[in-house]
Amino acid sequence: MKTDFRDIKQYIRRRIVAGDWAPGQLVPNEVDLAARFECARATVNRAMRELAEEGLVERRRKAGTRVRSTPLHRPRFEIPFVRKEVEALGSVYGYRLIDRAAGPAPDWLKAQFGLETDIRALHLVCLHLADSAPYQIEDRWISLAALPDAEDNDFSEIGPNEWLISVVPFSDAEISFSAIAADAEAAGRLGCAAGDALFLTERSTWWNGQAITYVRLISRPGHKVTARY
Amino acid sequence: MKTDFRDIKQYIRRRIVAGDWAPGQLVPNEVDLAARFECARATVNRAMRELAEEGLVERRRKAGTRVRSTPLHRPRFEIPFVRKEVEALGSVYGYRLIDRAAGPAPDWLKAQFGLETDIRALHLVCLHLADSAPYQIEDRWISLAALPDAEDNDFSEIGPNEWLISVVPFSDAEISFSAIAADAEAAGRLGCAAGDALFLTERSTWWNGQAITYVRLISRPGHKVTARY
DNA sequence: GGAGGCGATATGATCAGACATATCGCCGAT
DNA sequence: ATCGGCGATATGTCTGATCATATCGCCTCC
Repeated sequence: MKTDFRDIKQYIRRRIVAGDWAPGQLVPNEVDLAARFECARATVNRAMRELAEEGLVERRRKAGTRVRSTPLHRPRFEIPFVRKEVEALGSVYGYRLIDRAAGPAPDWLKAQFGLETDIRALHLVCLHLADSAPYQIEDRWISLAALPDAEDNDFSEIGPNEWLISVVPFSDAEISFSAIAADAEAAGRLGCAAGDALFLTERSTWWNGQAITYVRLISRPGHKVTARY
Repeated sequence: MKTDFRDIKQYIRRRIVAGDWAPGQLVPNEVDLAARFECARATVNRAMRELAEEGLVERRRKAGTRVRSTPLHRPRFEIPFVRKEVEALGSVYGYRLIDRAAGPAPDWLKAQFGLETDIRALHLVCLHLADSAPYQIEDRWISLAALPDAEDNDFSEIGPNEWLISVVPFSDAEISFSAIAADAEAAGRLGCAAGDALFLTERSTWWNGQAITYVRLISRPGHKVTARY
């Protein structure tokens, strides 16, 4: 049995969570730990690097490695696309296009995209269903400057999110969560009362520095996103 | 100039986002890439491992490395504690204890903690202020079975979150976000109208498998959490 | 006593080689 | 034709050594 870098991680983690090594305190250096575990420094380095990545310790050249004084909490949320999400609930997924219109992008959208110039955009409103009941409203704007092909697609069968993933699978994005009150329109589409508290996910997406799409996802009442860490 | 594992990452990332290597397709193996970059396989390995960690590629022994067919989106949210959050807004942080009561844990809390046995718990309700205006309600339950010391603290000056961080800095947690309507009580405390949509953060925390605390953080209207990826 | 320079030191990264291990796909037996 | 076993192969990890680099803290000079 060789020493595994995981053993070292676990050892260090245990000493930290047990309080043997207090927050702010220096952790033994790599050479000492390597000697203690009778392994190569590279192995200790891997262990420490991952612990730093996880936010448990903080490393600085020459200064050494120390236990974070205030632990970092950076939960990672898995964001599946709607169809997967619905299917994971054991429900049958359904999709309906509500509205589709191409035209000049409104000013707020240009601002959202960080643009000065006038561009055309495709505006789509769709409804995602779980077992025929409304699950989520997708209110999306696609830049026709960046993706002219979008205009050829009528989006009556497949949702714009799945189409986009097939066209630009990898991109940069900014995502945010908030709570909004249902307006009359959203309430009608989701089958809830106006004023109900709804969970809103907003996402702006770029590809090679160019704005691609902005979407507002309004989930049915009671929606919750969860992460463990 | 030596080859940097970052160069290799960037090269692979570029080929993928440019579409040269399509989703589902096999990426050249480590030995070939090492030869191509005239570097050690360990360097390529580091690059590929990190790309896998980032969700861009998927690796399996013998099967090789392939571009993820559906890209993984796992945004990481930074969750600072309230005081830092308020100060980051440039506001003056304030704290007020509203209610404090110790007693047997209610059934729903035992269920939340995954417990069968009866335990005592400390229930705290506090208000966090930004420039003297309500910012967030903290409704917290602390297991007195796990943290008997909590009962000695009156929490009139410092919030339970900061106290907890000083006592159990490192722990496992489950966090979730949702939207709720303000009830009369919350509306009164936050100075908004009953029925307003509010952003709710819930967190359950464990230490060494033992339930420590459960908290509901109800933020003032308009609250938003954001991440980039 | 304050500023600035410099050496010691801990981490950052790479290398070439080795062995471990999961598993894909072929081939032979049924 | 189908199943099971087995070898080839790509990744997983460790080693021990070397060079690079940020930076802490002391020492000197004014």
